[in-house]
Amino acid sequence: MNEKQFIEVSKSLTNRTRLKILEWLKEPDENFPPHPTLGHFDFGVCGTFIQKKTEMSQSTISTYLNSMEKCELLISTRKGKWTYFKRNEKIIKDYIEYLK
Amino acid sequence: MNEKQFIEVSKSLTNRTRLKILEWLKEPDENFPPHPTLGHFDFGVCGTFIQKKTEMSQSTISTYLNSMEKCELLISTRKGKWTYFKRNEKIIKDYIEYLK
DNA sequence: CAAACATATTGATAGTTTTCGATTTGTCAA
DNA sequence: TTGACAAATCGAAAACTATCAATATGTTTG
Repeated sequence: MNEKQFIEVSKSLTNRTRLKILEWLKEPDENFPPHPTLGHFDFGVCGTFIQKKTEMSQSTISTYLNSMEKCELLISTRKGKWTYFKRNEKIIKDYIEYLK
Repeated sequence: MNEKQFIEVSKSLTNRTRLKILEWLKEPDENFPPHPTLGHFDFGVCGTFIQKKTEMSQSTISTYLNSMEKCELLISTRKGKWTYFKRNEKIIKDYIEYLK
């Protein structure tokens, strides 16, 4: 991880809602209903589910999720019309290493 | 560490100059001249030294140092007319724990 | 006490982030 | 191929952050 990426990750961590999303994605099965079609969380949770839980607007959460993906805190996978998001544990580790 | 403090620490970590200050304070003797009166870095480094090294204005660095102290990333000690700043290793550990 | 130096505060401007509603684009399934 | 749903983008207003020069406040020392 370089300084630029570290700063972008730090920016993601300055907002309550984005932190909540990261927490929820740690335990998808405890925080979200089972997915109707997929039946598992191997790719994470789809954007709509996350947005519903935040009670913020669709555009705001889309912006959040995309910025978190851009700095690599999240990994996204498109499956048909849904986009799934999951935590990128590696980047969190790298961030901690850099901070140390 | 609670969410509020975590967010404030994250904010401190979103700026290149503040990151540099944290790095420099990790090895004061390698990054700053020996202090004329004190002769050691047990309380950290005085504000003027830090400001000189950044090449930013005194008021900006004063604001930075104070905000970093407020969120407890730094510990400050006033000795006469100087204020010394050092890293608060405990808060950095707590921050990492929270993030995990 | 006054001069000199360190630090904090103030007030201002420029830039960035937050957040939304509206619109657009992508994808599926009837 | 159209209707419905998911996601991304756009444009705008409000809030917040960065940064400075100028000024004020503390503190030491001659």
